Amino acid sequence: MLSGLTIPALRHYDDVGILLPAQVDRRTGYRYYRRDQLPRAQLILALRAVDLPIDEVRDAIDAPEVDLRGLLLAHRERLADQSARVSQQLVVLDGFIEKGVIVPKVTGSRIVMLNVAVHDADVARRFYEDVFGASFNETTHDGPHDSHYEGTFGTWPTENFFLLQIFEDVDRAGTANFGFFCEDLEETYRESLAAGAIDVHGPKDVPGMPRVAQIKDPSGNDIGLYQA
Amino acid sequence: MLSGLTIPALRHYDDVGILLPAQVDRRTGYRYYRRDQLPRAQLILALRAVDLPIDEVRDAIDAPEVDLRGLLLAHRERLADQSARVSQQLVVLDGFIEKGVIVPKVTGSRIVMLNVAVHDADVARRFYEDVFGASFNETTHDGPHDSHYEGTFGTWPTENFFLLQIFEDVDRAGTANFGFFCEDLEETYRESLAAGAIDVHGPKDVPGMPRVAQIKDPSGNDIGLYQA
DNA sequence: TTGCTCCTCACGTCACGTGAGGTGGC
DNA sequence: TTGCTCCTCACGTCACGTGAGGTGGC
Repeated sequence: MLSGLTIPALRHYDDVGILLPAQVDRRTGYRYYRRDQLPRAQLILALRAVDLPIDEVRDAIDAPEVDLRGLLLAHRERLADQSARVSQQLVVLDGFIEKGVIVPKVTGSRIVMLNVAVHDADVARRFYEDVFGASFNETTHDGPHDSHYEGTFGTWPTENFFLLQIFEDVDRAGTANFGFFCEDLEETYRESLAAGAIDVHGPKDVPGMPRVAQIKDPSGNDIGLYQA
Repeated sequence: MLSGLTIPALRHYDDVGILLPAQVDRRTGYRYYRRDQLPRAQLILALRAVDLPIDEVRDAIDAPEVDLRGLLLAHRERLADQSARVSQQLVVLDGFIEKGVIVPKVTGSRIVMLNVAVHDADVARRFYEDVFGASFNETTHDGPHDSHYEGTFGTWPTENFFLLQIFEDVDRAGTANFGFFCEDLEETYRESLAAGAIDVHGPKDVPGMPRVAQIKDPSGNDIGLYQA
């Protein structure tokens, strides 16, 4: 159909009563829908696409007394939990793949895109590979800059982000500054220096934050290292 | 048990044959395990904790001919896909919560922490709030810098990241450069200029990428705007 | 008359969790 | 003898997808 729903899905929605055919042929059993049922069908499709359970889809579209926003927020929380769980599993699984045994925990949250400018791509590539286990694939991209490496940490895509933070510092305006969670802060800190990082300060505890060290990469980008 | 496994799970693993009791009392049916079965039990627990299917757990621990690393990498890919899916769903659901209707698509993947240095925190705060709908809460953090705003987009935590990219550009080394997906690229571009952004180039199509515009924020940070 | 579509059951999915009803061991 | 533990089925989970077997419509 134009609705995007499959026939088994339409039958199922008939069975559970959230989308009844406008008319059913008594002889053949054929289900017929009217064009004005399309919005409802598409709404169901949209809500199911974000995995809202059918019972809640029913409430969302038929029960005028339910708190729609609250229902969606509750579902949002479930999805967020699931997302965190899967991210965790990825981290743990990566540990298995590298070694073959058990591994620790990590935290995380936020998202954007980040470009880091460096003086020498090969130096930078080696730096990020050595220190953070990033894996880069060389590409000549026709974006705003001629050539660059696209890279990931761990391995594939998807991991955890922290926060976008804005701080006031006239001298450093326009300077890239980002952070990594480390399984072993001391070790990563040492490795980073060995790989050519500029030392800012070694691991220390600050109230209300994970244990942190500060370095600059060989091109001068500020990097915070956080104990996971 | 010390294994961390529940009794129903132990029974299930007996049924499916991945962890047989060392001995079963014929009269009572009681299952007894030996201490040397613990490593195996814990391995199963660990692999199940990352959602490796039982059939593959069996292969992983009993089939010497299987490519263990390949099996785990294949599973990693499934988890990564799932993670991407759920992240997507969160973005879409956030759209529903704000409005109540259907919403577009976005892409995404990677994670870190990002600090952006600016000349004036209040100007920057207004800029990011106006243009990207970020919400900031003022904090005086005792991190490497005296005061800053911590902010999020959309709503809660968790969204989509793109990639860490390294490009070679001596002149721009050390400069922050990041991007946003926009529901309506033209509109966001216009809003950004109105909010004080420096124009680099307006929306245009480049092969192999989403439609993109380039601006600088009031402090000179490079920002790419991408059509979602 | 030959395809093609849609129909109606009914089973399968995946790994356990949860009773119901019953029984040895301290 | 009273609890407590573990046992054995067997059903429930969640939203459809997938046959098996059969039948109207062009």
